Amino acid sequence: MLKLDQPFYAKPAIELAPDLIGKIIVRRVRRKVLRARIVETEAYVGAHDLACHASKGRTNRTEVMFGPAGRAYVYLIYGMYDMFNIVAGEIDDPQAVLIRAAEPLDGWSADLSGPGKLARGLQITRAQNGVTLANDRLYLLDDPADRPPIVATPRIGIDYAREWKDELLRFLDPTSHALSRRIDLSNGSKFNLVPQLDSESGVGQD
DNA sequence: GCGTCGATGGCA
DNA sequence: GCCATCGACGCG
Repeated sequence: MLKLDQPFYAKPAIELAPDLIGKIIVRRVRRKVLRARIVETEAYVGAHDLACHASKGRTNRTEVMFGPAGRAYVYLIYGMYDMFNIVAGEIDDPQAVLIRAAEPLDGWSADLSGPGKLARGLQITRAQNGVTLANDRLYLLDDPADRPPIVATPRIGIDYAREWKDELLRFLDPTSHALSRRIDLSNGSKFNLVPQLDSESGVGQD
């Protein structure tokens, strides 16, 4: 198991989001270690992306997205849910990946099948906004044996984003039972399978 | 199983 | 006034 290092995150969100499927979140809180396998993500690809918070400009809330990749961007939505994102891309190019769902590991039982539930279950709050994912309290691992199929769909809950609402920027492991929504098999809805690369760039040594 | 609705607070 | 959500409720 390799700890993901900073260069792994320093790529466009549209590449980082699928690369994060199957990766393991490690969260140490008090005496416990919580681990969970990411099964669903969304890419927010920059200031021109009308669904991206940074499309409204550089503000206190969005400041972290303008910084270096590999930091947590955590914000409050609907007055009660924290959303856990990972900053992607280059400095001054505000991109991020929302972590939407995960499967708890090690027999730990929790419902992480949605971004609000995931942050709550992993005890990730705005207190973690801006932290680098290289500290021993919160980081990610790669399991090189875990390379699931990846499907792309439109993002959830951004119907206001005009032409951006139909972009295939949500990525998921279709075999998972912990998705925020069940896969739609009916009607003619096609699966948009993301091509698998032989080797991922930026998976670094521990 | 589905659609609808309210909670709740930060933000522009 | 809106919002990258969730869970409760009413249906029939």
